[in-house]
Amino acid sequence: MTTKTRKRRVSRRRKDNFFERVYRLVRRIPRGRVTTYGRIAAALGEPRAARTVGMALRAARTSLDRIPAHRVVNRLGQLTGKHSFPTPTMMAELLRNEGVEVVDDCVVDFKQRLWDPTERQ
DNA sequence: ACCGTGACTGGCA
DNA sequence: ATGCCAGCCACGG
Repeated sequence: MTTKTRKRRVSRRRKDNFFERVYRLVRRIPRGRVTTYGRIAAALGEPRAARTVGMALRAARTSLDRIPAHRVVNRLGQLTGKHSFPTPTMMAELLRNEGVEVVDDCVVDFKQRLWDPTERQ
């Protein structure tokens, strides 16, 4: 049957600030590692909210907290958020500065650098 | 409360 | 492999 039953959104019950949760998690990304929007969303219990994670990071520019936003890339390892930094090259430079190679706006050895937020630290 | 937006993603051509 | 498309969803106006 064509039930319109949808999975209820978990975090919706609480009036929690999703953006804040994103920031909290992003701050835990180890130096020299990267993770993806989708993984962050999934780790927060909202596997379909990857785009919202991106929104949060863009908005983070105004946040006074220091957030290693350069460690978040898309599922292909591409630096899709680079244009939200002060300069278009800063994201890549920040990554190289901590040992992450970036070629053509893409993280080299992406799978090795990938950090899963759900794995134990 | 409704509607457009976007640092996304998986699926399919 | 590479590109396009529709679904997704918290936020802000």
